[in-house]
Amino acid sequence: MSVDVLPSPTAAVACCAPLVGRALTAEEAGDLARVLKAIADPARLRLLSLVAAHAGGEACVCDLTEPLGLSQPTVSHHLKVLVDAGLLRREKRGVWAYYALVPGALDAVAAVLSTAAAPAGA
Amino acid sequence: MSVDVLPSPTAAVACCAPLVGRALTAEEAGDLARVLKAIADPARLRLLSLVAAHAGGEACVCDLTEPLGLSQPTVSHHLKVLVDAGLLRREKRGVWAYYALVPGALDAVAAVLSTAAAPAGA
DNA sequence: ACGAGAGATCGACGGTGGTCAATGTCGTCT
DNA sequence: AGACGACATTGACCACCGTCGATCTCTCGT
Repeated sequence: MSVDVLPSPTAAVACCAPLVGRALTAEEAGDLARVLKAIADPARLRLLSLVAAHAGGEACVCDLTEPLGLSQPTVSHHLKVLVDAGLLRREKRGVWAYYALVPGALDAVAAVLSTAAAPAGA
Repeated sequence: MSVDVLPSPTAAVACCAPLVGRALTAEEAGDLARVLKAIADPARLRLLSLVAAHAGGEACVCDLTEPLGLSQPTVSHHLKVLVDAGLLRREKRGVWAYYALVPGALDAVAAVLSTAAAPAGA
């Protein structure tokens, strides 16, 4: 019922919580789980992959509906989830809405899951 | 010995599917999503963290129930999910069941999500 | 101004998942 | 042998999620 506004993207939290090495607090686990739930879906994984593989690193909804085999509202819904999770960026140009990966967002999640120390490249 | 490393189905798939760089097939996305769903839960994330942080790298159910604040059946359920996903290993010694991280399992997932080329992988 | 098309939102429906209480199973101790 | 304790399993309940059709909003072209 309430408008779920997330002032700070969840990806920001994910960047500083090593899964192994120390016990996660309930809050840390909740934040990380929120991002993981966003990508723990076949359709959304394929969306991320399709967007990344598309020419220019961005794609509009019309480019994504057909290869996924899902309806346009469903695709829009999944894209919204990914945007809310801080993994995709939405840019509207004219009639079309272009989606692109947020640089470093996926790597941040990967760094949390990695048991080895993440390289200082972040 | 007890090194009967059964071919963890999901983890094996996860090690060879770069999310970015090319479009995922529906099957690849499904397999990857299955592993991600296993860890996309606050309780299970904390379980992984608790097990990893525990002395000896392993912990029994009795060690995990209290810090999580969940009932024993619920903890057992979550542990089973993690074992089925190939992320945890279960070893029963006497009355107690000890759980430990499967080496490299989390790193494999991290490697798939990472946009950069994974070291020593693929 | 009007129509057409892209995309977001809404409402509804079925499936899935997390949780617990109760119970079952197995090993241990007396 | 019997009792007890650790853990797994079952069944049920409730919330959430993925999906679609229908509809709305907005922009562009005519």
